[in-house]
Amino acid sequence: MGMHEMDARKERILRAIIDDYVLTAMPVGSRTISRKYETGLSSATIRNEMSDLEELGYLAQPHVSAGRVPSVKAYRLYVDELLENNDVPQNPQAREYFSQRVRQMEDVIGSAARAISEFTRYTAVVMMPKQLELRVSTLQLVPMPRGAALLVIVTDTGAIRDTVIRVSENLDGDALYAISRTLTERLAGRTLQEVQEMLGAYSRQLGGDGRVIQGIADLAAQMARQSATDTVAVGGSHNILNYPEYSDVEKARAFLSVLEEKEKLMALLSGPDEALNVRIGPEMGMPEMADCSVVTASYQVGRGHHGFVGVIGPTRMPYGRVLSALSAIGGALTDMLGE
Amino acid sequence: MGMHEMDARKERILRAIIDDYVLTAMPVGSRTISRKYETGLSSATIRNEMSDLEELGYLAQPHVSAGRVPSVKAYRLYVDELLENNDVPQNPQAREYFSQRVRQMEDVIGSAARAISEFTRYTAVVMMPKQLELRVSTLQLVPMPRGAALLVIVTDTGAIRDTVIRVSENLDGDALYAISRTLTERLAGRTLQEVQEMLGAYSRQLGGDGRVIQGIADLAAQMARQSATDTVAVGGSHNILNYPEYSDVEKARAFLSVLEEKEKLMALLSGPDEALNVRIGPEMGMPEMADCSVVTASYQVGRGHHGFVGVIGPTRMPYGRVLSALSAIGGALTDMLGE
DNA sequence: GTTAGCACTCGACCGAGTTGAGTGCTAACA
DNA sequence: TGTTAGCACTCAACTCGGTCGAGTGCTAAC
Repeated sequence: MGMHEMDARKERILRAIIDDYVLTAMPVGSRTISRKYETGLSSATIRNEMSDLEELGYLAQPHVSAGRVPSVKAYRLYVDELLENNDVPQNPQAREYFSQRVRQMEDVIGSAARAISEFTRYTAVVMMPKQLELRVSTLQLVPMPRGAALLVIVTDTGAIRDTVIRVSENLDGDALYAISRTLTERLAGRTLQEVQEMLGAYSRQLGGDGRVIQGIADLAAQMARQSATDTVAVGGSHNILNYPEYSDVEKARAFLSVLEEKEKLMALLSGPDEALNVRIGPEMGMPEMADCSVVTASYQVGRGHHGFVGVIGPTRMPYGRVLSALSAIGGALTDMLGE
Repeated sequence: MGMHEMDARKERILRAIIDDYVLTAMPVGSRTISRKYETGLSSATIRNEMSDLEELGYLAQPHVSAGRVPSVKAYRLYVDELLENNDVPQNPQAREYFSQRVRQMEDVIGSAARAISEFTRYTAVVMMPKQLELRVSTLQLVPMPRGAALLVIVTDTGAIRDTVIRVSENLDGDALYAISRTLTERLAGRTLQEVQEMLGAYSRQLGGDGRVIQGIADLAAQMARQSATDTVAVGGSHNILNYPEYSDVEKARAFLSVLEEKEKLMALLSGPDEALNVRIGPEMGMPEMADCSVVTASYQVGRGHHGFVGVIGPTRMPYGRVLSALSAIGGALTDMLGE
């Protein structure tokens, strides 16, 4: 048979090598394949095939007398097959696990990241796309003990933000509600930026209680700022220590410091709006991440905007399982946040 | 001079050794002390003194031809002096940094942990004591787009918890407020447990909209559960990787896994209600933490209950700075949460 | 086309030798 | 009596040569 193209047997062997490497993180030798995986072939035959596979660029040898290690091209083949055949299995477990742990909007990305990392045991990253023109839907003051009130702003997209502010002790629940109504009437439908601008005017109408106005202005400003920039959340960053490729502390630290740079993180996550996407090692063009892979799923958040949710781990990764988990979670997020 | 008791010079030398070791994490030799610190003494003299200090139990040698390393007893002396002389400096910076990043109650402990770890570059732990008998103060529904509402529960202690629930599309803001009023009227002053129990009765009165009741019950249950157990939050756990004593990945992982066991964490933090407290290595009686220190500050949360906020790092730690940061933050927490 | 056999390669491991930082001790000095 | 210079000694860290074994490539037989 031709030795310069893939046949079924080569593919079977390659898959076995990938599986074994994913499991053990050690270069895989021909003997291992011939024994542990029921190929019915001797190690010598495997050796020949492996040699071919190496020539084809699917395998690499760390050094001449070591076993073989899958190359980026090999992972790519493997993953593409998963994706093309729609082989990514459903994962109701992941979805269930996730749904129980997540709340609304911005909080969502934090808890999503945590949930995913706990579930997959990898590092998880979730991105929320920026939303310009977020409009206020409701503005409400909830009474709290001792002259405090909780100011809650809800936007038309369902984003919630709150903060505790001081108010006059003699404002009771009804008074606060009256203020809330007035505020909502005048401010609903405005963008956060507009709200900020308008507050000067109200300040006079409502009399001395400038603290409320100030609180709203601050909160609106904060929301506007946050929603106008893409935000990311990271979960389970130290899961990376579970993988022997990072038993070198220096590598681990390099990895962790990338996670702290929002911009790089964004770059890792964003990409074409495909439901699922896998970037393997050097494909990312980021030297510190050369032996990592990033698996992402996109989710829809109203008006055609989309965010990404992803997992970062060693190139050696059980892509099937990770893809299915992310696919489930992407779906859940779309349900929760989509229009 | 006596060689079996501390004199001023010995103390000066010991302090220099501790300082140097805190800085470099390397055993300190006599030459280093005589050169880097202006003692006006030759290395030989320092050597004699060090020998005495070793006999007194303040220093140890990892092996015979290495320099000296401060013992637990040395750190203890150092720290006790700091504490007794009230030498812990004010730290308005820490307080400022902190105040800007923290919100209310339960959220507080998470963001507090994060803020402290960012500020000190160590791992931070914050504990919130359990509060039985938390009473409802306000219960409010804030309208959200598309048949949703934000249910907010505020307790008498100022704890806030919210969740998004579904409601009939035809309930507007006023209707929701009316419901909120009724609910608050009937439930205010009750404990969370009572609220749970009473909800069956209300379910009938309010007609078909069982989802609201269910939402309240769920949230009250969750709050009750959370507030009835001590809770802890950890921040900056991976800061530990910045310190060479943990460049062994196994040690690092052991450390990190302790952080994930709430019970052990509690044990580390809790202790006598002193404003400031330092436990050094073996003093904690936890082998995995043998070469860590824990510095804690307590804070008051209404009715004489107190919580703890702390930092975990290598025994080699700039105790002065850490103590002052924690002292400031403990004060801030007391201000925020105290009666 | 498959397999057994064999020579070869090279990292991992082990032990011996070397280096250098740092000590303890002793004897001289102020 | 306290301080210092000098010197012998110790021991971790490093280097170097040798051995071991996993794994390969090639060849020849099936």
